[in-house]
Amino acid sequence: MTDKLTGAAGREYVAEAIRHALRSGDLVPGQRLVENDLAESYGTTRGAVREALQDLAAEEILEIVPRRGARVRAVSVEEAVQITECRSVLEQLCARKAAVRATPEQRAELGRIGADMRRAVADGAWDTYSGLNQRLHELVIEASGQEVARRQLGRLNGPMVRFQFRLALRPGRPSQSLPQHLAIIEAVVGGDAPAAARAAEAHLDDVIEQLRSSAAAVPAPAPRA
Amino acid sequence: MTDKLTGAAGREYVAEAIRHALRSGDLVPGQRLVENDLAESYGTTRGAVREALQDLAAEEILEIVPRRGARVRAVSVEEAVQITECRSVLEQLCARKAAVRATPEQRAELGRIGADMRRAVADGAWDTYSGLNQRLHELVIEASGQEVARRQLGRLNGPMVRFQFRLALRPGRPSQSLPQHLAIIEAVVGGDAPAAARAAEAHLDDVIEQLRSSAAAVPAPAPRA
DNA sequence: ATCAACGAGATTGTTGACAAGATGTTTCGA
DNA sequence: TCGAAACATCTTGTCAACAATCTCGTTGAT
Repeated sequence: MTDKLTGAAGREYVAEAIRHALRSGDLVPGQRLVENDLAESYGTTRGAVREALQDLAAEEILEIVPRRGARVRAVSVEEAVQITECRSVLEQLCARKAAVRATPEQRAELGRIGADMRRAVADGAWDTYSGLNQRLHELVIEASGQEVARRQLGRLNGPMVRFQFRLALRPGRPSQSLPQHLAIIEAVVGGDAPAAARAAEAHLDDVIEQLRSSAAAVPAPAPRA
Repeated sequence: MTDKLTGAAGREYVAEAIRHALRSGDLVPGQRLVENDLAESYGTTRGAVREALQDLAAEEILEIVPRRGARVRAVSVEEAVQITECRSVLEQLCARKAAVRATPEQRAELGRIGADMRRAVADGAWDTYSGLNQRLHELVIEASGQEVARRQLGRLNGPMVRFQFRLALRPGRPSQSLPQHLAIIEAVVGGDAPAAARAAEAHLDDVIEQLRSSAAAVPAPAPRA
């Protein structure tokens, strides 16, 4: 690990490191990212850092102002709602297609995920539930065969890390979202496309409501001028 | 014009030049883009070209393979259909919101666009119609206030230039799409959100059908290994 | 005490040269 | 005549130094 990660290797390494720092709260919105500092602390060159920052800006995780450097983008609650609205329609599309196109193996795995989710909620295993949640969404997207929507959804998730963090902490959230997830699973497994779309919509409408009600609780950090 | 466009200035200039070359058919899918050649022909430095290529790759217009350079991405009919499916759900979202949120001025302009479209089709003014078409879609998105969807749709359009070109040339296309556009306008102006979504869906379903039926007519250019 | 101009230090932007790798061609052997 | 290895050329990747610009603390005047 003492080797210096150079060039293209460092590029993805730095990008991932910053994403992780953001997820774990080590970086907060508005914070400046100085190329030299990052290069030194991650053991790469400034060139690699620069390209990583460009990538993250393309994902809308950072914001780069010419001659002033990169900062962590502050996502307002309103924007988080808009992002979730877009996610909603794209996931409805995927759910509809998945209900028709999923392979028997995928339907079987969906069933297993549902059973595991019930158990995780009953046991209070929040981490497990969170992982299953992510796996469920991924599997529905994969089963839909909609590569384009998959990429779009991936992009959409980038700036949301902060809010996912916030929502997951709300007490009672898992038991509220569990039936919604089970409804999605049931519709997809049963091959009922319209029901799958409706279930996905209902779930994401609920997420939007949660986002809105969290607005008062935790105001968005002020983006420093 | 004899000045050398350097750095950040050249970056956007080169990117736009390549986009234009793609629209006008000067660049075809699979074609290699050599950094030095581009730098020389556009009068910039290789660095600027390099960053422009990165941008275009992020827009999925180009494909960059390490150590092998950039080539124009070949978009299959299947992928064009998937792109249009995503556009469909996102534009439905925008249409629904626009029906509710559009300002009186925006509704008035939509009305004017509709009238102009009728006239353009009646006069056989295809270029005018094409411009109005684009303006209509933009205005609906703008009126929706959905900035996130706007960005997503912008990204989605990048790789589609080739197909837009192909579809617009089909005889009888304008008179087929005109009523669909008018239906969208009527629903948005009238504030009928569900009807606006249905009209947008119907329009894009038709585009998808056109794409599919164009598959046989013009096979995708083979991406050279 | 407040404000504006100044300047030192910090930070990003740009360039040109060099290194590493890929491509295509020529030559040699079967 | 065909195929494979060696070579020359072309192309991209990387780096380090330099230049341009911005930030922020200091100074001085009102």
